[in-house]
This record gives sequence, C-alpha cells and structure tokens, in this order.
Amino acid sequence: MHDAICPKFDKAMQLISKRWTGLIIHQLLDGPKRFSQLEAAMPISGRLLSERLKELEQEGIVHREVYPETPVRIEYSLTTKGCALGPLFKELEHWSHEWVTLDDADLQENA
Amino acid sequence: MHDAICPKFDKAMQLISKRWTGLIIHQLLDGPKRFSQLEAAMPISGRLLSERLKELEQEGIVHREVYPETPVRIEYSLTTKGCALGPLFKELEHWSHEWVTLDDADLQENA
DNA sequence: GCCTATCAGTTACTTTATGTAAGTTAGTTT
DNA sequence: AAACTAACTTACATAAAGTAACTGATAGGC
Repeated sequence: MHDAICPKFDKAMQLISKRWTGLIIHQLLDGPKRFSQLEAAMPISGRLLSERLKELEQEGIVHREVYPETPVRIEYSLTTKGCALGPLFKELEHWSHEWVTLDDADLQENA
Repeated sequence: MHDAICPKFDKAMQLISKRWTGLIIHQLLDGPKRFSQLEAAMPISGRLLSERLKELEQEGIVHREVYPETPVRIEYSLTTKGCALGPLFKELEHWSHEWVTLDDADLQENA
C-alpha cells in the first residue's frame, strides 16, 4: 500500500534523516577528525557520537583508524561512499543560503 | 565552542534530518497531494503526518489549500522554497542508486 | 430522524530515541 | 600511587515517535 518507494532511496533517506548523521558527515567532508574534535564541533553528547560513528562505520560511510600512540589517537574519515555525499551537502548549503530565514527562536539557540 | 557552523545550514539540516520531512517533501515534489494520499504513500501515522505538515507550513515549505467541497478536500503542495529542494533530492536519489546496498534487515522491512 | 460513510484530523497511551552526567579502561606523567 | 588524557560506557531522566481509537462536519440511504 505504501511502498512504491525505491528501497535504496528509502534507506538513504533514513540514514541522513537520523539526528546528527548529517552534521557528522559534513564535518568529516572537511577532513579526518578525532572523536574529541567532532564532540567539540557540535552539541552532541559522547554517547550519541559514539553510537552514530559505529552506525556510519557499519554502513561503510566512515572509516575508523587507530593510531597506538600515547595517549591513543583515533581518526575518523570518510570512505569513497561517504565522500560521494559531498555534492548533496553542497546542495543543502546552497539551498539554506538562498532560502532559510532565521527567526527569534533560531537566534536564541546560538546565544 | 561548538557553533562555528553556519546557523542557516544548521537550521536546514535540522529540517531535513527530522523524521518523515524528507519523504513528505519528496512526495510533494511529484505534485500536490491530499492528506490521505500522503498517509497511504508511506508508513507514517496520521498524528505525525499532521504534525509535520504543520511544521513545514510554518517554515514556508508547504502550502495548504482547502477546497470546501463535500467531503472537504485539502491539498498540500510545495511552495517555491519547497520546490527549490528538488535538486537536493535528485542528488540523494543519485547517491542511493550508486552506493546504497541492501542487506537482509533492509529487505525484511519491505516484506 | 437515525444509521452509516468520508475526509481530515485529534486524543490518550506505550515504546523508542535522545539528553545528561558520572564512571571506565589503558597508558603516562609527577 | 595519585592524577591526567582520550575515547568511550553505563545508568537514569526526558522528549519524540508509534498505535489505535475517537471527533466533527457534511451527505446519503432507510
């Protein structure tokens, strides 16, 4: 009844419409980042960042590399599949600059 | 500390990364639709469909038109701002066809 | 008048996801 | 051995989403 939708598109939508995944990928499009850098770059908690990174790793979008230095360094980067999302985020950036208007409530959040 | 992100982009991200909004807009890119058509087109409940449509109307993305026929007909369509999201969804479609692979779990959902 | 049907929702209630804060592990420095 | 660091975990509270039954306006049939 309600599944004339392409399952691949549907899965892609579920992926990016999950809270934080979009912002995490957007951050990583800028280059590899460590856990603490991602945590500092947006108001996400360690718990969810950890959860999302695992999910994205499972989906083959994010790569996790362990450098056994001291203290240990772990870098997260985008795979080819992840990088392929670049144009999508460029589009979102473009749309947001052209159409999004900020109201009082939005400005409060960044106070 | 964690808000070097453009607030407009941030708001756009919040919008499309809210559950169902993406699919609703994608449906409406196809042309105006009634409440019951949207409800039938995806596995969303009336409660959330109603909530999301109100939010999207407030954001100026969706337009609600009442036709006082009998029984009443109400059509939801995209505004110019909403239509401007077309290319973004084209990108997502493109990426999903190129990169998304379906595993057992995904196939179960459509059973 | 009364019962039934349609469309577009709404209400009440349950389950799942997210937010918050404190704790853990492994190695290092003091 | 106490304290510090990075990268997580765990436990618990709150918010969002899911489910199903119900409402209101209007019309048609009996």
